[in-house]
Amino acid sequence: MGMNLQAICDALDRVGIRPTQQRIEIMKYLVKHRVHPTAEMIYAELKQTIPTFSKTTVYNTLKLLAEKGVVLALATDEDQVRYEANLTPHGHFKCVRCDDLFDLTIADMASPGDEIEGNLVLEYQVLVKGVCRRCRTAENPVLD
Amino acid sequence: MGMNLQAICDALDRVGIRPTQQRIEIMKYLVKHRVHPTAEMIYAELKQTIPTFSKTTVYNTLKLLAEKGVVLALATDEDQVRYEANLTPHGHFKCVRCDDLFDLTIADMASPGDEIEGNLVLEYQVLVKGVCRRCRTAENPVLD
DNA sequence: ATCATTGCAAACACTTTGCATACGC
DNA sequence: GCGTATGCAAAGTGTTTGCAATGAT
Repeated sequence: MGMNLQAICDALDRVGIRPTQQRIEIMKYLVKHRVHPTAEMIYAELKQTIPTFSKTTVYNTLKLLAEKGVVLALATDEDQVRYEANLTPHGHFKCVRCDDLFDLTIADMASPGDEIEGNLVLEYQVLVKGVCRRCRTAENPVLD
Repeated sequence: MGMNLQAICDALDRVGIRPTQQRIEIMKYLVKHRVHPTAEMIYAELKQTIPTFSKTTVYNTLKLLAEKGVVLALATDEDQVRYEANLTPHGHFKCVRCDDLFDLTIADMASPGDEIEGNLVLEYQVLVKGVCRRCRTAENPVLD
């Protein structure tokens, strides 16, 4: 959870990714912003602080981090890929009305290393689509 | 499961979609081929029988069917969307080695209409990524 | 000096859209 | 005949790739 700079560098080192400034910035962003950002969102933000930051680097880095298992690429029904650094098992709820995507506690999720029907589990993702609490109760006339 | 022509037309009628020839062909394909095909796969196949079949129609029709809930658009980590006509609750396993995507029986899946933490469920998808039984046991030297 | 990383621009792949033709009630 | 469905070509969007410049050890 509270991943500091040292923890980030350690996580990268562990999988053989050199902790360059760009990579660290991307990791810091993911740890700080728990909204499951897209590559574009990360790029837009980081570009502000470091003007030379390129879209390519964001895409390539996220791909690399996901391959090495340092971050998770979420399977959603959207066209853009969403990423998160929170590796503890949990599900996601996607509101079809306000488009918000947030974490969900799901019971009995399989973990990496588990077996299901003889198949080896590496990743277990739960995506629930529906109408979120806020949109339901408020009828939320502002959104849509 | 065993959805015949009549059942397909009924399903379309129920949500106000006119059962045209193209739409029926796409539905028939989905009912018959349980491999969670992509739009391109469906197009490639149907183009053979009906040469005038267009990619646009396949894309538009699948989108329409998914919106009306007649078929399911699967949330995967792939760039292509996969579709299925099997609406009974189940999960999916995606083998990272052979890329096969197959059904999985998952216990305790929420159903449309259920509530989770106050949120209304419309769709509940489980995607398990890992190494499938076949690839594990055989070490499968052919694939990769 | 060497090898990895970065970043620009161009390429790519999947999907959507604009619009004209053809079809069904 | 009129509204909808179809299909072609073009546009759009998210992501990847080729390649030169830069940076680190």
